[in-house]
Amino acid sequence: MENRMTIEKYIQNQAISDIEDNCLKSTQDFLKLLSSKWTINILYVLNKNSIKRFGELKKEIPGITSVMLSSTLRKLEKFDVISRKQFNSIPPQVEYFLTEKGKKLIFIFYEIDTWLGKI
Amino acid sequence: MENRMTIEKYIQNQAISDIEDNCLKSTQDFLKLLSSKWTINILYVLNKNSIKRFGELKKEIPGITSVMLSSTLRKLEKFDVISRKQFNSIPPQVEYFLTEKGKKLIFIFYEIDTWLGKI
DNA sequence: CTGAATCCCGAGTGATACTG
DNA sequence: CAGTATCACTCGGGATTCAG
Repeated sequence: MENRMTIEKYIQNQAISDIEDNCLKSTQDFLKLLSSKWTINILYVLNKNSIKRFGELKKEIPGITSVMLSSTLRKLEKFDVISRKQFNSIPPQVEYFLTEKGKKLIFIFYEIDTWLGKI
Repeated sequence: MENRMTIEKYIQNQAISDIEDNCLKSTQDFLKLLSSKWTINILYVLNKNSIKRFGELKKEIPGITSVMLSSTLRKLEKFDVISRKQFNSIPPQVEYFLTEKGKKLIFIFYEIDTWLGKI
């Protein structure tokens, strides 16, 4: 068990630190990323397959463009949800996969879908 | 214990239903609402005070306009996060408060802030 | 093959004025 | 008091083109 704040304490203090602009903003940024158009699709594919190349992701997510795939992947990388492994070959090859932290994200989606009454 | 899908089953099936457009969209819409600019502030105030009038919310959330407060409150009401009680008096009086479902939302924020390493 | 650069449109957000 | 109507602006998202 980590030494983190208990839920009871969190309920009392909720957003006391969260309400400070910077801290609040990081939660919002993260939620915005999760809600952005292609994020769930990407996480779904990576959760199913563990490792995928850029082109494979593009093929398995109908409608996505290179621009959106690339930019969404970079944002997910910034939050340490996914990781990138680049092979300096020609043609170039890049592999994407969920980090350990990223795999834990599914618990959050589980809670959200439960809250929404979907499951 | 509800008769809902277990987390193990969810991990296997994750987004199998979620990936269907309508179902996916409702999760995205909800996350978008949570990530929108004033939502956390509103939930914070209502979580602290249980009942607040429109004008009180406006006073306690610096910078928010009537337009944004009103539209955010209506979206939160649609998702059954908050509830509205209107008194047909002059001048008009409207009270907002968290629903039972809304109170459970704090668990999700708790999980998210934990995931982000904030707490 | 894996993106970056550019341009464009619509949605989210905001300022102001107005009403029952 | 509790909003709505309207207009303006910014930014996310998409189409296209191009490069290492």
